[in-house]
Amino acid sequence: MKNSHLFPLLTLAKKGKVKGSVYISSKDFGKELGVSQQTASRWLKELESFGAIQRELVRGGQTITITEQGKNYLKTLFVDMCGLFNKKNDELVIDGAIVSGIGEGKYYVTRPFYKKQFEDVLGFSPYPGTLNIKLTDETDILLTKFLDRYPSVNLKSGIDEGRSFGHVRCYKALIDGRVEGAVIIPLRTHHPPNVIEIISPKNLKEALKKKDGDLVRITIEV
Amino acid sequence: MKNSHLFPLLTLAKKGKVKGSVYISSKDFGKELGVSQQTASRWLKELESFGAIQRELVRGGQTITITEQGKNYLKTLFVDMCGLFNKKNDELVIDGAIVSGIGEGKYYVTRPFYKKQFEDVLGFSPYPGTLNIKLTDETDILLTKFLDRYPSVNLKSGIDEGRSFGHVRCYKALIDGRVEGAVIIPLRTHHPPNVIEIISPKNLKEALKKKDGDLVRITIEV
DNA sequence: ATTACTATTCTACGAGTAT
DNA sequence: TATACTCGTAGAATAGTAA
Repeated sequence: MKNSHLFPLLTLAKKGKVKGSVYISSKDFGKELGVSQQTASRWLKELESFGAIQRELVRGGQTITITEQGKNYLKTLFVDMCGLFNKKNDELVIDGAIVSGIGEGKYYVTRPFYKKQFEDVLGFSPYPGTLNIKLTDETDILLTKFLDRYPSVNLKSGIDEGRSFGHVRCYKALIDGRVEGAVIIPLRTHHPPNVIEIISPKNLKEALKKKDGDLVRITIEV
Repeated sequence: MKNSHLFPLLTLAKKGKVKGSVYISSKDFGKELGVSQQTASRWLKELESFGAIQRELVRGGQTITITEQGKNYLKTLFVDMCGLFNKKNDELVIDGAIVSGIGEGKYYVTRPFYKKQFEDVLGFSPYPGTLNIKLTDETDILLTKFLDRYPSVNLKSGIDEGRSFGHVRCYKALIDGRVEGAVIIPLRTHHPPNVIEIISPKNLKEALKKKDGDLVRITIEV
């Protein structure tokens, strides 16, 4: 994906409202972008080869759909620009469903190397276990990217127990509006981008009286 | 301003957080963007000649500030992208201060050509006078650009009383959360972009018990 | 050290045209 | 009609270097 492809992709996105496909000929598309039919055709082919769009040649033109990858490219740019223009929000609300982890969180939270730091930076001793939240809404996945923009409290990296521990970013949060906790983001995350990890001084499932699949709301002060 | 200048400008904006200046050498800037020192230097010179940035050569590099024009370029793009990604908001809140108009609004609102249409599309007969609101916050000025994205009710253009009347877009609004009204945007506006015009069935200054300089909040359902 | 000029290389555009 | 190929050329990127 080259920089020169941004405007063609953006134009397609506007025409198709991100979702949905656009029917257009390379001639008309070129006219819209102020380039020749040949260049428009080449750009579309290139966008396709980069995986940003899917094309189908039909009589009179082509039907173009922006792929997930293409959307992500635009989203990344959008998040960047949001960071530039958004005034500081008071809070960030993220909704998601509880999913079961593989116990990895428990291992890390109970390592003395991290445990001590959690107590220092968050002011509480975390319950030995983490709550994994799968974000439901596309927008919420976007919001987690926003987090990068905001100041976090951080756990230092280092070596202990004969192994290395990486950086961890923490954002104090309120779970379901009532239970204290924090979103923790390991620098080398082992989660897919739509899952975030929560710790709390309490056993969150118990405190919230919730089980896997139930929805929770995470409120982060930023 | 060419498309190829977007990324350099965006990079500068990110480094300087839109406001504030950036100190960097063309060599480092080129490295950051993946181009040669010479190209980075040329781009900076070009951005300067387009009026998007101001530069000052200092020992060890240059101090770069994004101009108002440069910011506007990025804003336009941002607003475009907001239109793509924002889920439909429930309401748009705009804050501003009352400023005195020159009576022009009163003239237009009382023209039979518009008056009848106002009654048709808004469901009320406007008080003979408009309230001019000067937006205080940069973000609010941005919001008014958002309005273009949302469906409006419109007054048709036409000829009456021997003169021509232009298109007018209207957005029903609630003033200070309690008084019914509408934001009106003439297609050929006579206002600077940070001033919007409000009409209402009531005399707004009286109904709100406010005078010039007082703050009002406009809530538009979108 | 820088910035930025000049010369050269090379990429990208568009005219002509095949499919 | 479309899309998209070839290819001559314009303009952009870089190397070398001056200031």
